[in-house]
Formats: sequence, structure tokens, C-alpha cells
Amino acid sequence: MPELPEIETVRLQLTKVLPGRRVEWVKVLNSKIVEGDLKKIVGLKVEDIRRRAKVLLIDLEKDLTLAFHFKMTGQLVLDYDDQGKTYKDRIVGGHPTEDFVGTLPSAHTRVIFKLDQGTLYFNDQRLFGWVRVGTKASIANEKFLQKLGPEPFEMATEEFAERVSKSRRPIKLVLMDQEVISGLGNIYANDALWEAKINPQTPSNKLTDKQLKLLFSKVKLVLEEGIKYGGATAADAKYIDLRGLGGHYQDHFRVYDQTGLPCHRCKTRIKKDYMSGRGTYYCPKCQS
DNA sequence: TTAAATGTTTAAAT
DNA sequence: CATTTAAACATTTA
Repeated sequence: MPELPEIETVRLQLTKVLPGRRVEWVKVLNSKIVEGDLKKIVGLKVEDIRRRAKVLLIDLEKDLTLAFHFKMTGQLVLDYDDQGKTYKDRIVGGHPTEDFVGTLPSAHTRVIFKLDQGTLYFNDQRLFGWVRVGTKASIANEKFLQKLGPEPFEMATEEFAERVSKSRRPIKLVLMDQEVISGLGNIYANDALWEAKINPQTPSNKLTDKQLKLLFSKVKLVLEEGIKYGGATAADAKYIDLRGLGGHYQDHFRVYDQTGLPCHRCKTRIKKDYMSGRGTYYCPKCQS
């Protein structure tokens, strides 16, 4: 599920309660998604929680780091008081499913981290995600993190323009290319292009300086808004209002998942095509 | 029954 | 070599 804003939302939530907690034990329910020996972190205290692109990083004592990638359906649920078993005692983030509010561990729980206070569950129904453990440096040096392009909020406009305009590929695919700019996925790429009035098929090297500059500002705008609203919880509105958890960016989608609805600018119906197998939403009039 | 889903990797085709 | 598309991963839901 998650893109940069959804992971950032989880990070902000966990930062409130996780630092200082000690790991009592770890139980791996599906070893397929785990790399490294999670036993290494037993007895260690959580020090910091970071994010790089769509990867959540939990730093512990002894210079160790846990790295989580949620891919399409990963989620973290922290039952922070061990009060048990209702959503009232939980922090949830990631792909919204009934696991947020049901009994844990669930059928999709892959790893359980028992803390001195609270329990953290990593759930992932499709098993695309992963959890890795290693020294801070070894995690940072892994191929996946190594290849990532700059963070949108740490990149200069000129750098964005230079990296993006180097490619002849369609701009939407370039925005989603984590080696060019990291953190954008299908929702925010679609929405940023609508904001900038650029057709998703436009070859990146055909964009004018003006368009590149505008696009970069819109990229940051939609990401900021995603973070402001706590990320997107997709169409599963049933999980949104329990505690105000799960995020509300879906109420602010520009074009993503808006097929057939009127464009907010010109009322033309939003169209859906496919690019590289991914749903691509745009206004055929103002993004022509 | 078929299609699609907020992601990434790999192989195969252009 | 650059680029593109499709398939793969595994599961659920419309």
C-alpha cells in the first residue's frame, strides 16, 4: 500500500511511544519475508525511528537497525499498552484491513515483537513486504536503499529538473522510478501530474523548465498534504473513523481512483488508462 | 470468473 | 545500450 506519506505517518505515530521500549522477544511467523536474525535485537532498547523513501527504519541499541518495507499490503499495529485487543489501545499504519481492529495476531501477522510495554505486529497479506535487521551501516548500504534517489524534501529544484529531464520515458513512470526520486507511488504521482496540468504520457525530456519547476512544487504539495491528512486509507472508509486513524488523504484525491468523476477544475470526466500495468488517472482536457 | 489493488524485481521483447 | 512490457511474487475483494 503505502507511499512516502503513509510511511511518514506511521513514523510520526510510533515516535510518540516506541523510543525507550525494550524488546523482550521476537516471534517470526513467516520467515520468507525476514532477512537477518531477529534474535539479535532481543533485550535491546529502541532509540530512534526514521524513514528513507518508503522504508521505515527502527534504530536500536548496539548500532542495529530494523528495516520494514510494506510494499502493497504491509501494515504495523502497535498494541501499546498490552491492554489488549481493541483498536482503542492501538496505533495502526499501512494497508488498511480488518486486521487493524481485529484480534491479533491475525492470519496475516508475519512477525511479532513483544516489548516491555506493548506488542508490535508486522502484518502483510500478500507477502511482498520485508523486514531486515543489520547494523545501521549495513542496512544503509544494501542495494535497495543504496540505489534510491533523493528524498523529495531534500532535493533542490534544479536537481529534480536535471534528473527527471534526462529520461525520454513518460513522466509518470519517471516520477514513480525510485532511483530518480524516492517516495512517490501511484497515488501521488497521478495527483501531482493533475496539479501541474501535465499529461502522464509526456516524455520527460520534453517538459519545459517551467513545467519541471511547477511539477516539483506540486510533488511536494501532494506529499505534504498526504502527511498532513495522515496518509490515505483508500476506499476502506469503514476503518477510518474508529479513532480518526488511517488517514484522510483519500478524501482529497485529485484524480486517483476518480474515474468518471468531474475534474475539479473543468468538470471533464476523469479518465483511466494503464501505463506499465498501473492505473493512470487524468483529466483529458486540462492534462492534454 | 476476471480484473485490479498505495510496490519492486526480473526476464523478455522492441 | 535505452526503454517497454509482461510476468512474477500471493492474497483479497469487487
